[in-house]
Amino acid sequence: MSFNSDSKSKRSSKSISSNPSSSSNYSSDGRNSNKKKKTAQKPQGMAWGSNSRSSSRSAFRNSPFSDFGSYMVVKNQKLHEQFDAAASSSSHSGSSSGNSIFCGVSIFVDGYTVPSSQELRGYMLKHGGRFENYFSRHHVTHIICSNLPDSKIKNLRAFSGGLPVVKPAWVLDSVAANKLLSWIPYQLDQLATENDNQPKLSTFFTPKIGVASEIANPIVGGQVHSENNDQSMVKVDSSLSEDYASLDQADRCSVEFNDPLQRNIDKVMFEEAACCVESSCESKGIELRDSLSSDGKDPDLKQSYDTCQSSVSLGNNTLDNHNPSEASSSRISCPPKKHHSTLADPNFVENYFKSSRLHFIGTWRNRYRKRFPSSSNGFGYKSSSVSSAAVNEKTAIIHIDMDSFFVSVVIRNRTELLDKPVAVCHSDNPRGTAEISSANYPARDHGVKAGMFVKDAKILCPQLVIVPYDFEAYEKVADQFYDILHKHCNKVQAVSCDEAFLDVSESEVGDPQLLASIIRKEILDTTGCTASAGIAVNMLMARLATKTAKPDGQCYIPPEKIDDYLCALPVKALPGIGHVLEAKLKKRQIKTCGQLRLISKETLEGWIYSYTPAHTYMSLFRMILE
DNA sequence: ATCCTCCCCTAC
DNA sequence: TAAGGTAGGGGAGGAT
Repeated sequence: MSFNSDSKSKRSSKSISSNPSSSSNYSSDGRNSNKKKKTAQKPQGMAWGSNSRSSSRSAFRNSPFSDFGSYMVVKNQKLHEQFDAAASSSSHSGSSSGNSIFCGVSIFVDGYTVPSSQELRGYMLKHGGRFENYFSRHHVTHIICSNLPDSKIKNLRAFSGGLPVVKPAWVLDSVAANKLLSWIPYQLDQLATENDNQPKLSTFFTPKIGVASEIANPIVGGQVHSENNDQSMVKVDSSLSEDYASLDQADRCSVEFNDPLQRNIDKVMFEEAACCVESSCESKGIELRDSLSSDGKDPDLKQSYDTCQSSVSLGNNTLDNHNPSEASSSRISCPPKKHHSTLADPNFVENYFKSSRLHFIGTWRNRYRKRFPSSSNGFGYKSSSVSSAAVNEKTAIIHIDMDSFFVSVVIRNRTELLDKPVAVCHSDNPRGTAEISSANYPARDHGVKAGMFVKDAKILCPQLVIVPYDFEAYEKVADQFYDILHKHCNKVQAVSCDEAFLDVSESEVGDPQLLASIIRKEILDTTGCTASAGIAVNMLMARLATKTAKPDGQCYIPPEKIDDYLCALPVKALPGIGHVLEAKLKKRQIKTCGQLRLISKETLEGWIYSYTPAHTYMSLFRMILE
C-alpha cells in the first residue's frame, strides 16, 4: 500500500513546478528549471518515499534517471541545495534574525496546514531549521500537520517511527517565543491519544539513543555514527563523558556536540527525554536527579549522559545497528504525556499493582493469613495430600467456590445486568485490546472466557457488557465469605479469595449437603453473590464436584459414584494437570482419567517426571480407583 | 544423608 | 490505555 495515496494533491505543493510561488526559494538556474518540469510529472506525490508502488515509476523508465530511487536521490539533493542556497542568501541579505531557533530541527509538512507548508518552510529557512520536501527518517526530525484522515494517521503510526507529529502552532509559537519550545504540548491530538497507549518496550530501553540522536542529529553538525558493523555509536564530547573510555564496548553510547549551535536544543531535548532516562535509570538501579541542565558541561547533565552510556546496550537491542537512521527514528520513543515512569507519576508502580487483578489474587492469601492466622494451615495437611488415613466413612469435604467472582461482585446491585452477558476488564476501548478477567455465565454461554481480548469476545457476543474491576468490593466480599465459612466450620482451608475447602467431618450438621446449602444461602444473603459447592469424601472429588455444580448449585459425589465420574473425565480437569502435562499425556493417547487409570504409577512418573503436584493427585486418583 | 537453591509447572 | 502477579509443590543437583 502506498502511503501517499490520499494526499498527493495536497503534497503537490511541495513539488517545484506545481508551486510557482515558491520558486524564488529555489535555485533559478536553468538546469534546475529543466528538472522542475521532469519532477513535476510525478514524484510530487511520492512524499513518503520510494516505497510507493505507484505506476508512475514507468514514466521514468526512459528518463535519464533509469532508476526511480536514484532519481529521488538526485531530486532531493537538488532540493537540499536549493534550500541551502536560499538560506545562505537569506542570511546574506540580513533577513535572518540571527537566532537559530530551529537549529537541528528538520520538518516535513504533511497535508494541508495553516500556515502553509511554504510558509513553514520560510520559518525554517529564517530560523536555522531545515525543510524536507519528502519524508525521510534519515533527515526529518518533526512531522508537521494539522488534521489528517484516519487512514493517514494509521500510516503515520506505521511509518513515522516515533517521530514527533506536531501542529504548525509549534513552529509559530517557537518563533514568537524566540526559542525552541517543547513539541509535546503541540502533538497532534489524534496521535497523542494513540501515544498514550501501551508504549513499546523500546520506550523504556532506548532513551539514551533517543537523547543522543536528538542531539547528534545528522542534519546538523553532529552525526550518528556507525563506527563498525556491529554497533551503532553516537559520539560524545569527551568533556561530557570522562567515563566513556572505561565503559565496555557493548555499553558505550555517547553524544557528540560537533556543532555548538546544537546545544540550543539540549534543554528541550532533555526535558522531553527525561522520562525515558528515568525509566532507564530505574532499570539499572540508578537514581537520576530531577533537574536536567541544558549546559552540556553541567555535572548533572554529564551524569545523565554517563547514565545513558552505561545503559545503552539495552537500547541497542531494539535498534538496527547497521542503520544510524534507525537509531534516529527512535529518538522520540517515550510517550509524551502519561509516562510509564515514576518521574511523571511517582505512584505509577503502586497504581499499577493496585489495578492488577493478578496481583490482587496473588497477594490475597497473605492478607487472609493475617486475618485468620490460626487457620492459615487449613486442615493441617496439604490440599493434595488427602491420604487414605485421612479418608474414612465419616470424612466429608465441602469445596465452595463463588460463581464468576469478579463479575458477580460488581453487578450484584445492578439488577438490569444480572441476566445479561457481562465481563470484567480494565477497558472497553473501541479497539477491544483489553483482556477479560472474568465473564459471567450468560457471557460464557456465548463462548466468552477469561483471558480473551474484548474484541474477540464481542465477536462472539456483540451485546457483551464490560464492567470495571472493584478491588475494594472484592476484598470486602472475600472477608464476608470467609467470615461465613469460619462461622460454620473450624477447619477451613483457603484456596483463594473466593474458593475454599471445608472439612465438615466433625460438623454438628450431620448432612454435609444440608450444610453446604445453608452456607451457600448465607453467602448469597450476605454478599448478594452466588456460590457453588462440591461435596465428597476428599478434596479432589469435592473440587471436581464443584465444577459440575456450577453455577449456583451444589453436587455431591458419593464414594460409589467416583469411578463412574472419573472414567470419562478429561485428564485436564484434574487439578494439577496443566497444558504441559496434558500435552505429554495426549502424546501418549491418554485423554481421560479412565485411560489414565490403566497406566502404572511408575510408568506415569516416568512420563511426567513426577515434578508436579499432579503426581500426588494421580496417586490419589489411582488410590480412589483401586 | 541432609539441606538448599533453582527450575518447572500449576492455580487463582 | 492497561495494569501478564504471586505462591506453592516437587524433582534435580550441588553444597555441606
